[in-house]
Amino acid sequence: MGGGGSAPAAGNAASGPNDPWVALREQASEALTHTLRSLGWTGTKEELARALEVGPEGKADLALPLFRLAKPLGRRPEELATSVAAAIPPSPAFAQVSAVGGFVNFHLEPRAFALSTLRAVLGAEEHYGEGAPKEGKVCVEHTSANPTGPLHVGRSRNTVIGDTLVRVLRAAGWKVTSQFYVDDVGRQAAMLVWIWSRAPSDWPQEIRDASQLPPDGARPKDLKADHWYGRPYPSTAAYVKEHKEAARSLADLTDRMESGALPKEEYRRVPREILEGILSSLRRMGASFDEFVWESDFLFDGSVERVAEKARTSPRYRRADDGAEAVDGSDLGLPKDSPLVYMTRSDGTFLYPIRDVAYHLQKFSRFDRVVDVLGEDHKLHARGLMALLDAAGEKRRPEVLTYGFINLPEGRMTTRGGRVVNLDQVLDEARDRAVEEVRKRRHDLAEEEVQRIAESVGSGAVRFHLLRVQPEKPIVFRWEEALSFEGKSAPFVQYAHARASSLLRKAQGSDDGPMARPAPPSAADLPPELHPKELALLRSLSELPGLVEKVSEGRSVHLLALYAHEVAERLNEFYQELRVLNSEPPVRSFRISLVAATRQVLSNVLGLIGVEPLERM
RNA sequence: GGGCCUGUAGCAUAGCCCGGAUCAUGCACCUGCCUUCUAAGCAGGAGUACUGGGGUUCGAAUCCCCACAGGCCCGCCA
Repeated sequence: MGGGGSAPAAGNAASGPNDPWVALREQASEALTHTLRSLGWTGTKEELARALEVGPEGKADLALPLFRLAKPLGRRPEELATSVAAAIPPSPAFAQVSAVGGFVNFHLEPRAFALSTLRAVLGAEEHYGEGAPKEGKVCVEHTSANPTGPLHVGRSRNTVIGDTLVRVLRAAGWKVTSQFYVDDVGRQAAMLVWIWSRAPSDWPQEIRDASQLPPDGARPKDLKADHWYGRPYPSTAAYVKEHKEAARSLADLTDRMESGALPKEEYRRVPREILEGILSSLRRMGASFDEFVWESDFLFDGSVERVAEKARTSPRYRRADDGAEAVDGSDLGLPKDSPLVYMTRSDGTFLYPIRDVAYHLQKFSRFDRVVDVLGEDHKLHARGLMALLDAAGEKRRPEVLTYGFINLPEGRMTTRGGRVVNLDQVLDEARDRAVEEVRKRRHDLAEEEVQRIAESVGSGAVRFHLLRVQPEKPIVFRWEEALSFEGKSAPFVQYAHARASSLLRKAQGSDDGPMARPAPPSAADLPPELHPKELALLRSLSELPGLVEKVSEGRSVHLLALYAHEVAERLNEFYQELRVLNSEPPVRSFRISLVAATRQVLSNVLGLIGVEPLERM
C-alpha cells in the first residue's frame, strides 16, 4: 500500500495474533539493531521499530530512513545506508535489502509473504483482522437523537460513525456496549405529549393545517410511526410560541412530567413510537443498539441531587443572586465571557447538563472507557460536561468523537424551513435506483432476490458515502454522490465480493450449497513465480489486522471504507489480468486460495463498516 | 468580537496526529476492452492541485506564526 494506494499503511501499533507484519517488523528491526550497533550506534530496538516505515510500493516493503541516525555517527545518510544494507544478514523473510538515497529498503520474499498472509487469513477466517481480547469494557453512546420525528441524513452520520466504531472496537478485542440516550424530558418531549394527548380532530386549526393530515385525520397505513407522530411537532412549536394559554398549559405539563406527577409510561408513549420508527430506519443501515437509557430515569432516582450536592462543595460552584446554580469552567476552555455551566434554574429545578453528568457517572460505574459520538455543535457542551464532572469529583472523562455537519448545497438543513432530507427518503431512493441497476444486468433473478439485493446495495451505498469522509470534515449532501454505485462506493466492494464468490462457486463445481472453506496452502503448493497483481493483492490483504488496531486507537473510522475499496480494486485488477479457473494446476489452486482469502477479507471489512457482503448481484 | 474545526486538480476526497523517496484515489472528460471466470469492471490518456505569506529543518501537504476563506458554537433549551 504505502505510496501506491489511497488507503493508509498499516500502523506501528501492536496488532492481533494474525497480523503477518508483526513478525516481519520484528525481524527487520532486530537485524537493523545488530547492524547499527556494530557501527557504533547506541539507540534501542524500540526506537528503530518506531522509525521503520512501510515503504512506497514497488520501492520497498519496509524502509528505515537514516537521516536522523547518520548525524550523530558523523556519516552521510547515503553512505551509511549502503554499509547497513550490505551488513544485514540474509533471511528467509526478505529477498533483498538495498540502499536507496538515505533509506535502507527491505524487500519481501514473495513466496514466504504469500504463504504467511494466506495462512493468516484462511486460518482465522471470519476472525482475521481481530485483535487479542483486551481487558476492560467500553461504552459507545451514539445517535441519541431526540425522538421528535424522523431522522435526517445529517444525524445519521452520527449513527454511521458510532456503529462502525462499535464494530471496530469489538474486532480490536474490547467488550463493547452501544447506548442510545433517549431524551424524554423537557419542552420538546412535553410538546409531543401535549399535542398527542388529544385526537388530531381536536387540534387547533393551525396545527392541523400545517401538519397536512389526511381528511379523516387517521394515520395512513404505510406511514412510519416517526413520520406520523413527528408531523405536528414543528407547527406545535410555532403555535405554542404565539398562544399564551397553550404555552401555559405546556409549561404546566412540563412541570408535572419533571416532578413525577405524570406517570412516565404516559409521556414515554409517543417518544417510544417515534423511536421505534427511527430504529427501523437505522436497522436498514445495519445499525442497532444494545441499550437505551431514558433521560427521565435520572430525574427520580436521586442521582441528580447527589451530583448537585457534590458540586456545591466544589471550588467551581457559583450561585447567582436569584438562586440559579452553576459551575465555573473558565479554565477548561469555556468562553471567557460566559464560563458558567448551569445545573439548576433559579426556581431550583434541574437542567439538562446535570442529568448528563448523572448519566456519565452511571457509565463510569459500569465501563472502563466511555466514548461519546457528538455533532460538532455539541463540542462546547462537552466541555461543560467536563467542568461539571470535575465539580462532581469524577476524575475520569469521556472520549469525545465529534463530526461535522451535513449541509445541503443551498445551506443548512432546517426542519422548520422545510429544508431537510430524511434518512428514509435517501434509503428509499437508493433502493429504487438499485432495483433498476439490478434489473439492467440480471434477468435471471426472482423478483424477491432483486429486491433483497437492491435494498442491500442501496443502504450500503448510503452508509459508505457517509463513512468515507474524515469525521471532522463537513459534508455537502448531493444526491448524485450519495447514490453513486461505482468507484469509491459500497456496491463496488460488494461487487468484488460477489465476483470472488462466483469464482469460488465455479471452482467447487456447484452453484449452490455452502461455500467450501479452502485450507491454507503449504509451501509446495505455491507457484515458483508470483505476478505483481497477485502480490499487490496479498499486500492489501495483509494489512487488515494493523488497520483494525490503528482505527480502534485513533477512531478514524473512514479509513476502513477506503481500505475496503482498495482491496476490491486490487481484486478487480488481478481478475482482469489473470485467469483463475482455467490456469495450470499449481497456479490454479494458489489463485483459488488467493480469491478465497480476498473474499474473506472483503467480507470481514464489510462487516466492520456495516455493509452486507453479497454472494451475487 | 471570541473559541474549536476545515482549506489538496473542474468536483469530491486520502495522506497531516508521528516531517522522508516523482502528492494518491473516485467522479466528470478522451481512447480502447464483454462468443472464455459477473463490464456496478479493467487498461491507457489528458488535466493539472497541497488557500496565500513568512519561519523551523538536510528535507514541509504534514510542525510553528500571520493572513484569507468555509463549517460549527458562544441560552437559567435539550
